Amino acid sequence: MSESLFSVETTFFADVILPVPIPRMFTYRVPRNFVDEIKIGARVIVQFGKNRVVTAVVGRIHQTPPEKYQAKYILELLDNEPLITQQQLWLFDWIADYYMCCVGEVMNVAVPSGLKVTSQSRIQINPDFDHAELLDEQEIGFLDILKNHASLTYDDAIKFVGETNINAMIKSLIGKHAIIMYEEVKEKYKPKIAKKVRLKRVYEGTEEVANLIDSLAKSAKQQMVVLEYLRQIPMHQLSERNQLGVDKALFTKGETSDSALNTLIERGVLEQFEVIVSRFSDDLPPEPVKIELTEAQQQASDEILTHFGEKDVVLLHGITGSGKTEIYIDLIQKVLEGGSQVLFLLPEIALTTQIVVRMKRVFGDKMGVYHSKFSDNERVEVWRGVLEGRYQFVVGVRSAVFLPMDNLGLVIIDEEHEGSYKQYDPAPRYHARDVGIMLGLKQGAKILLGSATPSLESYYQASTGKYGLVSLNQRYGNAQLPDIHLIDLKAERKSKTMKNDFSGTLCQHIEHNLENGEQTIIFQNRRGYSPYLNCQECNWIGECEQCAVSLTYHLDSKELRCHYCGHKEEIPRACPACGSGKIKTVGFGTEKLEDDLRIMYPTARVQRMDLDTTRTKNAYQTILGEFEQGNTDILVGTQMISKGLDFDRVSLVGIFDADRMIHFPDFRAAERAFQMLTQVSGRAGRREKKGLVLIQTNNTNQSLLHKVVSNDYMGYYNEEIKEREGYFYPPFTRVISITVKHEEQDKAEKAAHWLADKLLEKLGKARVLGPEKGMVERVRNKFLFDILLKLEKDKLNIKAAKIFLQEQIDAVMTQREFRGVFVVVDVDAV
DNA sequence: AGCACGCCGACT
DNA sequence: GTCGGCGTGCTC
Repeated sequence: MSESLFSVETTFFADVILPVPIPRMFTYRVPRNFVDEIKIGARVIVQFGKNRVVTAVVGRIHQTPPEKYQAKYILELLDNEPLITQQQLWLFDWIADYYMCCVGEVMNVAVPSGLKVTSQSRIQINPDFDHAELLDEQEIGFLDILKNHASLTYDDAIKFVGETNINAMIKSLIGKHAIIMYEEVKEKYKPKIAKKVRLKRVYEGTEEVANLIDSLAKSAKQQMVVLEYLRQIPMHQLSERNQLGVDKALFTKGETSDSALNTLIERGVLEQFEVIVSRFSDDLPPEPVKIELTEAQQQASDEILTHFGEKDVVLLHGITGSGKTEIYIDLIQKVLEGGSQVLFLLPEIALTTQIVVRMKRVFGDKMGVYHSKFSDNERVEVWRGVLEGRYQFVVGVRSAVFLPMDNLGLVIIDEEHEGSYKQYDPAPRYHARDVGIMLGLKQGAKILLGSATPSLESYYQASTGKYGLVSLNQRYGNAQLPDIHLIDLKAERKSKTMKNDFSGTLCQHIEHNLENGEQTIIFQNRRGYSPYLNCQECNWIGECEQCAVSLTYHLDSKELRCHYCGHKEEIPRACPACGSGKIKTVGFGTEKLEDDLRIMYPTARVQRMDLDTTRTKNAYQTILGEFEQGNTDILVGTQMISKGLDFDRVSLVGIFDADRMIHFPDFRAAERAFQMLTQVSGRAGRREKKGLVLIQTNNTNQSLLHKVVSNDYMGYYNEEIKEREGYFYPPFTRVISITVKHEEQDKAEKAAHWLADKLLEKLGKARVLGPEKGMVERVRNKFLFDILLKLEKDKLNIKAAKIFLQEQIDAVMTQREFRGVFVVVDVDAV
């Protein structure tokens, strides 16, 4: 800020974004020594409240002193260059506005926590203190300890004193001015350090090395280390490459010994040094791959480019296995060559699969990967990499929309229909597809949405001509679409051919597959063993204490679990209500199917993949790896298995509980069911061989199922879009879901009614649904009431409606009688 | 969201 | 009489 040179007397203020859910910025004073360096988007450290020190981001710099209060000084400036670009700040505001939350909340999820500083209280002796007579025995003892340390953390102090509660003593000491407490602030991010060794410079010549080896003749181990070193760095390149050194770890295993290496270091033959390395090892050297598109792919690609000539967004509707990835890669290459950045979004689960490996091979270290299972440090490296221009291209999950890209040429959102692009908890409840589109539009980039089963929203936009539409109806290579059959469970029950929950038809095909060494996928979108336990005598059902839902029986972990709050309890041996031992499981989840399969086919290798078996970082890959290698015959899984995996030997897919998906009480049930069934079916028979899909149902007459069977997306779409239009649901309206919570049912209900009445008054009956009891009445001991707003996009000023809604929510919360009521707003709820 | 201040019950 | 329960209100 060079103006300061001309206006030495001017005081500058910075409005900063704090990581708190308060809907405004806070004004701090810029100390004179930062005036020249401070920039919008830089991080600063400020004191917030009495004893809190937090990282904030500068949102505005100005010269207007606040009228009503004295601004505090910024304590520290962390960046000389903005860490958050202008583009991002704009996006943060847009998200806060659109999704009705605070900018601070957006910042909180956007910025990796590794870029926030942590503060820790430290205790230090007051050097000016000379009133020892004021202290009691314990305090004198503590002060003695403190004399021997520059400072202590709270935890250290507890250890030294040997008591768990030292609050009182600390307070007393502060009161007597014997000690000082202060906040120590430090960056969380730690670069990864590699320990390396290299030959001292004097040995870099050929002759010198030869002499060195000779001189080590008596100590075989040391000689071996040097010879190993020379194997890594050939003699003739020694002088150029020696300075780069070799990983020290290389010598600690195998033939060479650590101690011999250390001796050589001590003797001054080798020297040890440290370098900062990337956490992303480039074990896959980029090989410039020329992507060969098939005729169909080439045509689709051309069409996409033509559409981009006049439209910003294009929807690529490509059936499963049509080879969308190649089209993406080709397009990405073109955009990168043009010097622009590319952002590629994928749902979480798809990111763990082959597609990333494939892209990494093509793009090498130009490509960054942003994943939620990455550690903080790893995320910081990707963030910095983007900022510094090392990554022109990022493949990532929904939160990758927050990366500091400001020169986007293309945003690709693959599997755009995926519900997991929507974040629910915590706020901001954003949809990464929509944020991605906004982000792209703002930067003048083109946006490509891809899916085999586009969301109604996107397809509607395409059908009205707002988005360009490109269809790929052919499977890649010789692959054929699978045959899909419905299995009539009613008929099978009548003819007594069911084995547990498996139809006889499905069993026959599984057996056939086992005999032929082909693989089977069993899909059941419900985890656990059974959704509840039921006493045969008194009809008792195991329920969660805190939520109004039954507890799911988990065989694996031998416990009952609540899928809403995570509560766990032991499995009762006898009925807790009547003492009867006749408790049975009702319904089935993935665990039961797995268990049944093991019993029915003892020699088959059965694996299960659901949330419970993929908790750890690599579990997902391990299970898939086993399956890919052919070490698994039958894979049982939830929707996790429906994404982006293609395996050659899967010739059969069995689908359970399709009916439950279709009849879920929610206006998106049909859409979700169609997408899920189609996606899962797509796992069958990828190359050469035609696959078979068997869908078990109690009602073979359901029109949606027939659309799945005949792979009739258009038929399904036309039917569903009529429904949506008739009942004023998206894409014809925007939906805002409002949940009112309170421990007391009565209070929650009254507050919900109060709010709904206000909304009704203003918006009219057709636009306000509810309040209704939550689908689950009580979660974590709070009663829930739902209100749904349906706001037309064309006839209504949605912005104004949102402002009105916020005002009314504030009004509810500030009312005495509704004290403690909590309201959650979810814009574009899915 | 934190965090301190503040006003009522069970303990040395 | 004190510790400490969590209700309420503020944070530049």
